[in-house]
Amino acid sequence: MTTKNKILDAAEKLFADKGFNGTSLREITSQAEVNLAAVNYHFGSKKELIKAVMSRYMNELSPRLESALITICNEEKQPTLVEVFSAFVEPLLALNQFKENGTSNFLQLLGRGYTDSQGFLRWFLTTRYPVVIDSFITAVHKAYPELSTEEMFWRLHFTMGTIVFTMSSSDALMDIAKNDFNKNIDIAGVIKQVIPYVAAGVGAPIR
Amino acid sequence: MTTKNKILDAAEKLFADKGFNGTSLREITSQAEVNLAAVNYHFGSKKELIKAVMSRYMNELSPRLESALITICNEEKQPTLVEVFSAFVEPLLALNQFKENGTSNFLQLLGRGYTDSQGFLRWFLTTRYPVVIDSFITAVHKAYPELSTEEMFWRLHFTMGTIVFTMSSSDALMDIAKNDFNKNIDIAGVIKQVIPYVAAGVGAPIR
DNA sequence: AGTCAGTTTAAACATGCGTTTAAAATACCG
DNA sequence: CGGTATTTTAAACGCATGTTTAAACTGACT
Repeated sequence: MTTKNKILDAAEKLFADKGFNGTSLREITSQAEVNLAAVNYHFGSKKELIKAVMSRYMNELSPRLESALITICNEEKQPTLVEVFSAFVEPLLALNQFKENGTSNFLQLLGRGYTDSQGFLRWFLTTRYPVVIDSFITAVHKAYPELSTEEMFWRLHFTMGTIVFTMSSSDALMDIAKNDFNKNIDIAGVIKQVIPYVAAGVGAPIR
Repeated sequence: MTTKNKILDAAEKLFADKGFNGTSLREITSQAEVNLAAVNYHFGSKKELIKAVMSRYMNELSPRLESALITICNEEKQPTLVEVFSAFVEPLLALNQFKENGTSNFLQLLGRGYTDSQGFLRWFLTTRYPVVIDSFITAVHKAYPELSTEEMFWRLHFTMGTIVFTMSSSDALMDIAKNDFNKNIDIAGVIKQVIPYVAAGVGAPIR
């Protein structure tokens, strides 16, 4: 286990739990049991560390997601919106084999990135992984061609909000669900719950 | 204009823009043109200031919202989900008469409160204004009785996410919409866009 | 005019932050 | 083994934060 990876692992969990702004380098390095200065030595700055944490996941996720979406785009038949959103499931859950609690951690990080840090992570992701976004939009358009570009813009952002918010507070939600309904739901369960919701939202009738 | 109100006004705008953690007391007091120590003198602490900012809006909003929802609950006919969510529109837009940009500011604050500050604001709101939440749940149940308590729980949280995320980044979204579609959309426009989305999401078929 | 509670003020305080430094330790290689 | 490059370390730096202090000011009421 290298120092660099110890830092990445500790940072990932703390960032997911408490946000980027809410986590100090001192927390990270003491959890990782490395020296404080190691972060700046290995990554240069806290901002670069954040990028490194996100990149580790994106590089794992984006090829799978990309090919799943492109497959849908190239098929003959018109997909349903549920099918489009279901394309995310396998690539997302594959992160659990890549790393323990990978799916949950990644989605929480994504949520943090959109609300912490004044949108710099949004810029980072959209400029670094544009193909994923484009093929997703194409797939949605194929499933619901009547949706205008503008309405699609809004509905996809609503969807982003649904996912991101749900995931950044998924720990709290799963706790409540356990107390109130005596059901142990995991991240895969949450994902399966949310797909019909966002598919119906995006597919809502126009006007 | 009292010192207390000058602080509340400045804090409200800054909190909405940059989050609670992202705004310092020095920014607030210099924008409000009062002394730094005035915050602690009048409010006790930053945390109490946050509560005061939120309470000013909630006390304006909650009676209207409560009565609108209770009206729906007491009507003979079964409401549609769109009608239930539309009950929020008038009370929310009324905040614009209460204060310039009131609707937008309040919704952004709400968004911040759910992601900043480790959920203490969520606790504050749910314990201080339980009637609003209860009557909302009752109204949704009346509109879609087949939805189990558990599924309702998840879908309402998804909805919360949609609203909260959209609103906390609504400035950025409205900017993009202006650039890409040459359309000047305001907060009322966003609200009207989101209602069909969340209504369809909550109303999605079960299983 | 004098008193006194309420308010405002400048200054300081303690703490925590990200980052930098320079020396010590370790690893690598001819 | 010797020397060079890499990595780790403790300490400090400069800065920003929320909060506290104690003195100065304000405006009513007797």
